[in-house]
Amino acid sequence: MATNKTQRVTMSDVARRAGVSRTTVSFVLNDKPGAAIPDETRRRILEAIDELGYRPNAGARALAANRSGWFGLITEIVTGPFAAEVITGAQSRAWSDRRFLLIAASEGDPAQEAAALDQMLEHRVEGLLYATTWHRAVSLPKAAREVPTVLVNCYDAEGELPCILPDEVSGGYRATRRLLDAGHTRVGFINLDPAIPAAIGRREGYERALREAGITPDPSLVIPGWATADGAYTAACELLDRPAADRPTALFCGNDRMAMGAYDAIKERGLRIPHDVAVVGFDNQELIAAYLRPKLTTLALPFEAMGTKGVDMLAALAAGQPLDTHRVTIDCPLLERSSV
Amino acid sequence: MATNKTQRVTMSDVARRAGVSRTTVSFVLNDKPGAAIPDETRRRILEAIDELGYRPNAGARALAANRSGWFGLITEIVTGPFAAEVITGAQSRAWSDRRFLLIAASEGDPAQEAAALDQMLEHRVEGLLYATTWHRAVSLPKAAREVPTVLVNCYDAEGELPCILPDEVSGGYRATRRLLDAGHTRVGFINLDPAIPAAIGRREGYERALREAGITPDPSLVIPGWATADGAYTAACELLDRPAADRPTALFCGNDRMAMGAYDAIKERGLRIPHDVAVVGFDNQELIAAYLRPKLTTLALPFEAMGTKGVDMLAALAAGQPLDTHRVTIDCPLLERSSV
DNA sequence: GCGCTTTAATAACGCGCGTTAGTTCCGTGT
DNA sequence: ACACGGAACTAACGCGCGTTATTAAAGCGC
Repeated sequence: MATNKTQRVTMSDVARRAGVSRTTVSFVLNDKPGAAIPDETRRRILEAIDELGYRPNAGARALAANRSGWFGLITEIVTGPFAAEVITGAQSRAWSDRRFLLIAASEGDPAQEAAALDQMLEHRVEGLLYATTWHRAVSLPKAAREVPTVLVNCYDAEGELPCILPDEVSGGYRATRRLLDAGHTRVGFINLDPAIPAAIGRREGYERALREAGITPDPSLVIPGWATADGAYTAACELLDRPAADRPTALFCGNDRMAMGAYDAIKERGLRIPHDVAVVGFDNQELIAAYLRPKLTTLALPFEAMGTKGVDMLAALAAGQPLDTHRVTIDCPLLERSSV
Repeated sequence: MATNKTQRVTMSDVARRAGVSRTTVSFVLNDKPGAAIPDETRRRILEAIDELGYRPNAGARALAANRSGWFGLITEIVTGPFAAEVITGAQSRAWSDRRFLLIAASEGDPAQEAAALDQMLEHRVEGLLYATTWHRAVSLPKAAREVPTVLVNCYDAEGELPCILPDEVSGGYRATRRLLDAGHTRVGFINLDPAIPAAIGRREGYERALREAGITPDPSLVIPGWATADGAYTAACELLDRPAADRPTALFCGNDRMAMGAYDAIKERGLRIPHDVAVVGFDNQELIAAYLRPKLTTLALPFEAMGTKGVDMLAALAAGQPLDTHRVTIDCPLLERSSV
């Protein structure tokens, strides 16, 4: 292929070949409303495009139209299932709209984050998606205000930016409800760090489900497992070693890794899952949930949907439309496996 | 922020503010060699840039300089640990070079793949990275020939395109060697589908290690596990049920999931890992390898390094430099855990 | 004072395209 | 015959920038 560094085909080439002006070519390419182009002319132009293998230059186009077509997506890490799902959702939604995603990872480093943001602004992104690995408050560099921004899985303390969050409350409710429906009345809850939004929301849902079922929540059944398998193991031991009449017959765990710890504690005591103790996890970490014995019933964080919705909102904002909801929550679906 | 749709700051604004011409500003921005700019002038310009909050327009820049700065990366799926690692590697290498990655997923659909490629060419990518989930032959759409292309984890049947592949042979060698070094002499090998490059290469390494140790490879110790845990379980049973004097004391498995199957077969027979039977996996699927009991010693596929190297090669190609090696192989490092 | 080189800066063109304001041509009505 | 309105097209400008050719000023030896 000697066509490497030679000049590429441009719109003028197409125009010349089709015997029309460049303007006309542009009109058919964007099928400009109000432009009357006879079929014959249109055909000739399309033919020329095909013969020459012409491809519009997206950059030049963006410059002339003052519309870059880019959205930026900043995540903390690219690796890891969470970010990947957000990317997948955002990506597919964006491409279907002929928009493109400029993806960057901050790796938790403010300097990298700032650099990424700079690059995005230089590329004139029309909107910015900012996603975190876990649900929490963030504060963005000032530069982010230059462009419509939507937060994914996080929110800003000032509450100025629109955000998309998992519905922790309904997640906690759904998990607990599932266990209640299975006949359990003493449901232990091994929670995450009680100070974080996920822990607070899920506990709220947990208690609501209990009350709805006519059960008064027993605070001593709620123990933080501090997000680790070991921590959850300890917490589970504490719950399972209560007097038999008082012992929970079901455990709702803050995440799947914690459920692993709970599994250990349960099995150690010769109890069976789900017969003696039922377990529900959170996060749906495929490689854990699907390989534990028995397979773990758990709630999925809707990362892909959050990515999709994020681009939705950005598209609206970029088009100058107002947002109907400033703070969107998305349900966490329950994935039934065999631990309940 | 009323600055939303108002005109952005341009280079001319900076020039006016600094009392110089636009050209001069451009010169200091790109610190053009050969341009003599007194410190005082430079300072005034930088000051103006700062005061106005000027950001160069990457698109316009690309148009004028005829250098888009983009590389394209096409993967099969964005989700999944493999793609994520390639992206991480490629991304960090690219950004450090002030280049950017336009990422797309084909989802295994040729139509999506073609569409992605089209978009990338319209964005005038200066190079293309094409990565697959598993090591195999591919054939790219013709359009890919319009731009320097490097294959990652795959190769084209015609052998025309440069490619980066995991060194399966040395991987197989290293795994086997590790087991031999631990004193084992009968090493079973539960291989992948024997027709694929990974299986072929690893077997070659496996046999070389044996021969080097003065052991004649016994073909009956090599059984395909067909890449599934169940298949590997069956294969392991077959190997472990041989007469004691003939039974392998070590198993090398084609991937970590297969190692899981092997674990089951071993434990079922009351044998202990690694005391009675040692196991080595492949792929280093964190969530499997790190959570099996005992933790699995395994080889990692060097996806991140492959991504990095890919951008390296593209950068060279885009700069018009010839490649020293058309076909690069990268070692698979051994991760020692507790199963040997 | 005069030519000459170096330093400091600029005017002007082009990258590939979208778009506005025209222009030309043709058919119709009177 | 003429004006007229629409259909079919085009010339020309500008998007924000890199770059080349050119100019103006300053320094220097004589």
